[in-house]
Amino acid sequence: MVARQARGLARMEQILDAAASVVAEHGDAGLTMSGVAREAGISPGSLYQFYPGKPELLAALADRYVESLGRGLPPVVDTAAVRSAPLDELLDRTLDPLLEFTIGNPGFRALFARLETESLDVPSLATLRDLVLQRLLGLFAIRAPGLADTRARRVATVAVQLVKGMLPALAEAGEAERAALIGELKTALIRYLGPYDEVG
Amino acid sequence: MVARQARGLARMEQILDAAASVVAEHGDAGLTMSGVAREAGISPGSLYQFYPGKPELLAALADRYVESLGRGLPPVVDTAAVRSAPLDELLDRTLDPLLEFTIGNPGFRALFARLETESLDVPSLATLRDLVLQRLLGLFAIRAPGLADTRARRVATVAVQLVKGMLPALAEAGEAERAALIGELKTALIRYLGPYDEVG
Amino acid sequence: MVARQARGLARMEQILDAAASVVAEHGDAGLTMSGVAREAGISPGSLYQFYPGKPELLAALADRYVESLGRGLPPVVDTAAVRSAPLDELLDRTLDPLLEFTIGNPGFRALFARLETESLDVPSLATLRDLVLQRLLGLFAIRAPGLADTRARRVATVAVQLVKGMLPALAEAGEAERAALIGELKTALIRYLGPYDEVG
Amino acid sequence: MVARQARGLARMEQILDAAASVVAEHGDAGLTMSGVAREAGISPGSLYQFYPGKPELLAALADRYVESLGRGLPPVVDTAAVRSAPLDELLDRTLDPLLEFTIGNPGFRALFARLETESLDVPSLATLRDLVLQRLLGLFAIRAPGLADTRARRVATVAVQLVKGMLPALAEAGEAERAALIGELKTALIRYLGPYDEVG
DNA sequence: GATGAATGAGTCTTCATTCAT
DNA sequence: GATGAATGAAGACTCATTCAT
Repeated sequence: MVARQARGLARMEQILDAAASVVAEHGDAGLTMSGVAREAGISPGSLYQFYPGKPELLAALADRYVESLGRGLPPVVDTAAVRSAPLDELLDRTLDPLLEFTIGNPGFRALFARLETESLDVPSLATLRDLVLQRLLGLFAIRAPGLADTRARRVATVAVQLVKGMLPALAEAGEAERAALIGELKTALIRYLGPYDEVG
Repeated sequence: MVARQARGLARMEQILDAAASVVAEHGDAGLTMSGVAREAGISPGSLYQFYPGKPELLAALADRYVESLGRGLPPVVDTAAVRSAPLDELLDRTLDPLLEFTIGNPGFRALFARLETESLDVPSLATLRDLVLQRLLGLFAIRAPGLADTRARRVATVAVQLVKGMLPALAEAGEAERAALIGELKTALIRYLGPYDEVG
Repeated sequence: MVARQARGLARMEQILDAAASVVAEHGDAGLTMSGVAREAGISPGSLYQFYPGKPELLAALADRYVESLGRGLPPVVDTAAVRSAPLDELLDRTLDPLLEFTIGNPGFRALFARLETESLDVPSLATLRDLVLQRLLGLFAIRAPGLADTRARRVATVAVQLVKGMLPALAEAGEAERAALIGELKTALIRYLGPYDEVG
Repeated sequence: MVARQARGLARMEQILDAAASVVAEHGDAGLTMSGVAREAGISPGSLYQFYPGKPELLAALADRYVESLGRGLPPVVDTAAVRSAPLDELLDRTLDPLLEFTIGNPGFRALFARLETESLDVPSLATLRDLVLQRLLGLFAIRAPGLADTRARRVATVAVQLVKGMLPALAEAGEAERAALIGELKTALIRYLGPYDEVG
């Protein structure tokens, strides 16, 4: 019974892998249940024994991405490091894993890009954005305590959207150009956020 | 026969209106020929007397948006104003019509947001992005002649993506919050671009 | 009024020309009313002022072909020539115009080929086959009076089908091969019909 | 799972049966996927689980006809029988199964008749014609070695087209008339081919 | 549990025909 | 008479979902 459940869970992961690879290759519009089944090496009917429908499958995929990304982003704790590190270092620590993850996961990108658009209603993705926002707000609370809450939220929004906006361009760019673009992005962030930072 | 043609042209506009509203509501993936026909109050067959297919209809819609937006964005000419205006004024003149248009045209937003994603191949939209980029480069050439070309292009990309990234949030926000967000966006842009500006 | 009618008739011819060229180019399955209208330089609506529907247009086209071919095939009259000419000469006189017409009129071929198939119900084409059959029977009556009627009809059928069967191959073949094939066809006919011929 | 596959194969046969009957009744142009589905008593969608599209269905139907016919036509081998049989016997052995098959399979006739016409691109049918041609050439090589190759090909073409041309008439005719027509056809063939035959 | 066949609604597109102007 | 827009019924094909085995 445990073995059975374990096997079931393994199958679910395998299905999500298949879904991810389909989304990565054909975009989220090209994701079909049969396509996923084929890629997963199972029959369409079997798919429905693990996920009750397409939206749920998509949501599960998104959930996994978010969780996986979440493991890479350590929570903000008020350590000495966070309190006193130079802004650019702090930025590196925050941004780099996020960019790496996004660039390495085209399926995630496709899903995430859809987020602000249309009918893709996947809670965890929206959650993700809010989560990143919360982290930023946490940082602000430490580094820019003078920033009022409503304003801090707007600042965080601008910062998040700037990063989000750059993701496709970063993904498309070649190795070298990507590094340069990331540099430029960080410049933008530092220039923008620096004046709010009461530490530097 | 002038009446004929006039009626035909009116129909084409009416169809584009319908398409715009469908795209606004269901996103570009939710655009179906029958949906547009229904929205326009005509039969599916009639659609094809004006647009030979779905891609062409989409392209026509995008073209209209781009053209309409283009009328609001005066070309960059090396006037005294451009040469010596304070950066924030220059920014207002450049940004405000664009934001206004985007916020007022949800269909455009839906299309434009999908731009960097796969599966939406509408030349005029890409053209639009390049056009905005070119404008920016034009401004840089005047205001920041010291900026090397490749670098200028990256800076412009970051600026464009920042604005583009903010569009959905702006559209969603209420009147007051939107104004505040726009203010914050401009702050970000000025802080980012200011150091490149050799005039201010 | 006469002028009006004359103009109407001219239009009808022009429409048939258009239909013929469409059939010749796109096959009879590719014949559409709008296609004919476009080729004829008129509007679809106008087409229906001359022909009440597609079947009627097709029938009219077939009629014209048959009539035109009929003018090239002189009736069988019991002249000395018919009575005493060598069989091969007689054959040449009968066959050559027919082959020439068919090869020169791809539209006719397309229509005629459809004859024995499916739902193309055009009386005049069936008539044509019967007409050729009648001619042959007429010749038989003169040259092979000993041939019983029922049998003569079968012989004529075989001869007609042989010719009909060869038409596509002849049309496809190049100049030289075509001549050779026609020679071979005539050989077959002469060998087949010769024994029935009481003149040679 | 053998049962599975067996059922699938049975379905495929059943679908081809339906297609055959549709083609027989409405001609190859009248073959529609929904028509076949209706005739087969299944839904349109099911069709596509067995045949990926209309051309493939048509091709499969033709393939089945050709294969089925091929089983009836023994290959030409240089046996004593082939070498020394009287021409009319040889003809009977070659022609009879072919005629029988064609007369009994109206669908095949409809497809085969359209062969020389445009718009029907089914390899196996063309193959069939070539195959029959090859058989004839094989016979000629044995019975009429003096016939030059190019000429032999023309002779075979004429013979094939004669038979092909007679098929519709044979199918339409009643029992008795058909026998008579077949007799007449054989007469024609013997008279035509006899002089080339160096055995008789 | 797994399989793959079955379904049916929905998509794009075409085309004969009609109708307002 | 002419025009071209309008119509609506097909037709090919796809896909999420269900079901018998």
